[in-house]
Parts: sequence; C-alpha cells; structure tokens
Amino acid sequence: MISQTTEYALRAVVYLADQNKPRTTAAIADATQVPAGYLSKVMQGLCKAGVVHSQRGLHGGFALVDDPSELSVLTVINAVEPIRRFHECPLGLHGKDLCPLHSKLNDAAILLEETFGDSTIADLNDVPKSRKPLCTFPATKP
Amino acid sequence: MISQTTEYALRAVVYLADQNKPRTTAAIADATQVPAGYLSKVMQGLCKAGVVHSQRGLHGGFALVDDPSELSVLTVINAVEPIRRFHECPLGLHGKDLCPLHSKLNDAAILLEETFGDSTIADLNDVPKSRKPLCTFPATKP
DNA sequence: GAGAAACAGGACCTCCGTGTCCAGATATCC
DNA sequence: GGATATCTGGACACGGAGGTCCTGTTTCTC
Repeated sequence: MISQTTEYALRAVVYLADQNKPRTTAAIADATQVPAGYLSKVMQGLCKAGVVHSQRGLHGGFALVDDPSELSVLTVINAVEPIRRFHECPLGLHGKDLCPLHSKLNDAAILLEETFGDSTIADLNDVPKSRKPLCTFPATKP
Repeated sequence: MISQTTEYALRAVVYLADQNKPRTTAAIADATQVPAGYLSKVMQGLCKAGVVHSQRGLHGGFALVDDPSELSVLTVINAVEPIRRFHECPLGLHGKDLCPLHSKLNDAAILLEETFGDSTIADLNDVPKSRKPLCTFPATKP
C-alpha cells in the first residue's frame, strides 16, 4: 500500500515537524531508525519535491518548507511515490470507460487519497506528550 | 497499492467467474492479456490458496472453487499478497500501542480491506452486457 | 582563508517482483 | 497403452527498490 521509502519519508517529516528547526541527516536517521545513507537519498527527493529545504554547512540540515498544519500526509506520499490511479483501462480497451474491476481499484485509490489528504502532519503530532512521539524519536532511553 | 501480480490474479478470477467452466492457462492468458508463462505461476498460487482448483489433461484447466457471489475481492488479494497491517510499531517501540503515524497507516489498510471485502467477484461481472467485459476478455474482435 | 560541518550525487551491491523457458508429471481420449 | 493436452516446478534473466560508501561541493565559523 505504501512503500518502505514512503514510510521513511513520513517518519522524517513527522520528526522535522516536531523539532521545527533544521536537523541533519544523521539526527533524523537516528531518531527515525532509517538507514542514514538511504535517508540521504529520500531527503534529496523530498527536497526536489519542495516538501523540505536543505541548508549546507555548519548548523545546516533539513527543515520543512511549510507549516505542519498546512502539510497533508498525502502531499508527502505524492512527493515520494504517487498513489497509482486508473484513468483508463490498462489493457487499452474501451477507452476511458473503466471496467468494473479497474473502476473498483480506482475507487480504492481515491479512498486512500481522501484519507491521507484529510490528515496533516501536525495532526499526527497532536497527541498527549506521553504517547506522542512518532514511533521512535521520543523517549529512546531505556 | 496493489501489485502487478495481484491485478493479474484478479483479472484471471473475474474471467473464470464469467466463464464458469475450466479454462486453460493459455485461454486465460489470452483473454486477460497476462503473459502466459507468468500467469501459470500466479494460478499455481491461487490454487494453493484454495481460490481455484486445477485439473490436468484434456479438457482440464482452472476453475473457481467457490461461487463468484461468495468470493470477495479481498479474498483474492489476500491469497496473492495480503494487505500489510501495522499491528505494532515497526520500530519495536511502545509495544502494541501504535503511534499516530502508524495508526493512520493502519486505518488506511483497514479501509482498503473493508472496501475490497465488501465487493464480490460476481459484483464485478454484474453490469450490462455491453459494458460488461472485464477489461479485456469480451468483444476482442475488431 | 582555512578548516570543519553538512548536503549532493555517483558507483556499486543485494534481493525480490516480474517474466521466460523447458522438462516432468498427470489426466483424458481413442 | 499410446498420443495428446494440460498443469507443476525448477532454472534462469532482468530491472527496480532498498541500501552502502565514498568523493565532491557548499556554507559556516573563527
């Protein structure tokens, strides 16, 4: 449903939203448990898509471009790997008129888009402090 | 959202439902535009999962085990590649208590399961004859 | 301007989804 | 029982997702 890479991107964005200042790849990787080398690629993608911006040099790192309350989960997903829609039959038959099967699959895709479009990154961080932390970056101090 | 293989399986099942007698791999492949060699593997999977049964020899082929009205789209999907749920944090933190991010992703997975669980293969074939054919196996006679 | 911090991006690796091909097993028909 | 039809299963090929590593480039600080 969602690729590994997309989930990595979401974790990183949720983390950045919670920190609201630039964070280095190393810091994000540590907090989100994403392989640092690979995360670097993922962040480059988010950067090109305009979701985050990067700053080199001392005190640099990545930061969100928009306010987390303005950034939907769907936006992040689409920046990495858009949800696949069926605008026409994959077999090239009956033109734009989807058969029931692909119509159903398309409906499911739309459902996902709505679900992810409705929640913002801010929403995901908006929980009581105790439960808060995303899955990882919080109280990792056992 | 749905792998290529899963879509192939759905096409094959929809076709078999419409034919309601055993069909060979070659016939299914032709009707559904799925590479024959690969379809053979996919059908073997569906067979092991108990969705279809196979018959070797003359007049053999594959046929559905259950009535199409008893077979949900979800069943077929799960037979090939189950929808991934998050029963616990993938990072191994806070036990069974999902963080908002993975809780959201899990909700989306449940939504998909409901959507696909609600429609049967029979539903997909239940349209006016003219529009009917799945995407391919119908009037391919131009 | 020198040095350190940090991103950018290329080369390379592995694994799995997708796909092809073929020999073998099994069922039907005559 | 032999010929034919058909599924079964293994070997292999290819590309892309996921992942590692290293060098280059930019920017900050002093």
